[in-house]
Amino acid sequence: MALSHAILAALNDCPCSGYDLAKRFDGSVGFFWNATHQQIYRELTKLEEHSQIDARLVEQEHRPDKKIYTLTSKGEETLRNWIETPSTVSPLKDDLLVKIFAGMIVSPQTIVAELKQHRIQHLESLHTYEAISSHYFPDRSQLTDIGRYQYITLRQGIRLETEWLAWCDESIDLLES
Amino acid sequence: MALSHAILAALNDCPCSGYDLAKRFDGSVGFFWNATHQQIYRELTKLEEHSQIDARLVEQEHRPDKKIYTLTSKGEETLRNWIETPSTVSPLKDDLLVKIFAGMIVSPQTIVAELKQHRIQHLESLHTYEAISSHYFPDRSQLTDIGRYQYITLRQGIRLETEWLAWCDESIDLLES
DNA sequence: TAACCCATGTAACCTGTTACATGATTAA
DNA sequence: TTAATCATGTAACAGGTTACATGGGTTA
Repeated sequence: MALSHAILAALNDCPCSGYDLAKRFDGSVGFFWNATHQQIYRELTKLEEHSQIDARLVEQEHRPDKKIYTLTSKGEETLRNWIETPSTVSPLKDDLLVKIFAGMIVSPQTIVAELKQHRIQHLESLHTYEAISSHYFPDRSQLTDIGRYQYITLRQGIRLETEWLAWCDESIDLLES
Repeated sequence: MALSHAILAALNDCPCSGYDLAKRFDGSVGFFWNATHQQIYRELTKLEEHSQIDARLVEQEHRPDKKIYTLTSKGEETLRNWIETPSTVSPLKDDLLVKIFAGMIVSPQTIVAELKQHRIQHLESLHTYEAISSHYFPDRSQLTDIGRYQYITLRQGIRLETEWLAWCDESIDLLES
């Protein structure tokens, strides 16, 4: 039930529509969880059936009506229970590492080219996270009680991207030498 | 088709049985991909049907017979094609980051306790990878052409675990202050 | 004698992906 | 006028999880 928890967490942070959720899962929240709009709509229907969330229809001019979802107290309780249940470290699933594990069956240039492409992607993500960080958390010593939590997740975004970048560089060097 | 590629990559490294694969996906190869034995057996059946792998029945004394799977040339070709097709960075999916994102609805001690547990898990993984590294790659300057690839993936295992550890420490400090 | 390891499998279910579908509004 | 954005959905399929099942061998 992990997608449902991620949706509850996102709606707890800020009530929104399925469409908005899909965008958020493609941006900031998407750093640690992702889902397509189809998954999201299916899950929202289920969560509403189980009274974990409430929908409020918002009529709009010049664009389609939308349903804004909010956590019910039952939904918040579910989220709290899940957070309080200890979990093990989430497993990694990474295509690039699988490719490199079998990298000897292609040319070294193929792997180096792929590493260079990934390097660019990580650099872009890093810039995004750093921009968010300096915009929302310009002063680390002034964090609010609530802000601390988002700051911690953002920090790991920055840390991991920095880490992947350094590893790309190190690996490119090793394969080019 | 990502599980099938991970299986082809593992069998390319070393032919083995479904049971062995399950253990490997729970150990070294499991650092970058994981799968249950049920998934693996299902996928092996499919891969054999599509002539990507060959099975050789090995009779054993005092224990059940086993089927050792090896890549066919078609399977190697599939693996090579997949590696040569550029891919985007694999998305992260992490329960702990979702929990912390909504961390303000539980007590700070709950989150700190969870971080401390995860810290222990990352430390254990780090020790495992470092032991593998000093056993198989004691001298970085003496890497073989083939060894380089496994070394690169192992390096990222060590790097990422070190990173998660540092983040756990930083986050615990921030929440306890 | 109980629990665990070796080795393989079936069945049911849940989660995730891809393609298709609608229809108005807005920006290039 | 073409493409993109807003907003929601169905259908089919692939991938992943959990429970159940078998049966001999080994270790505590």
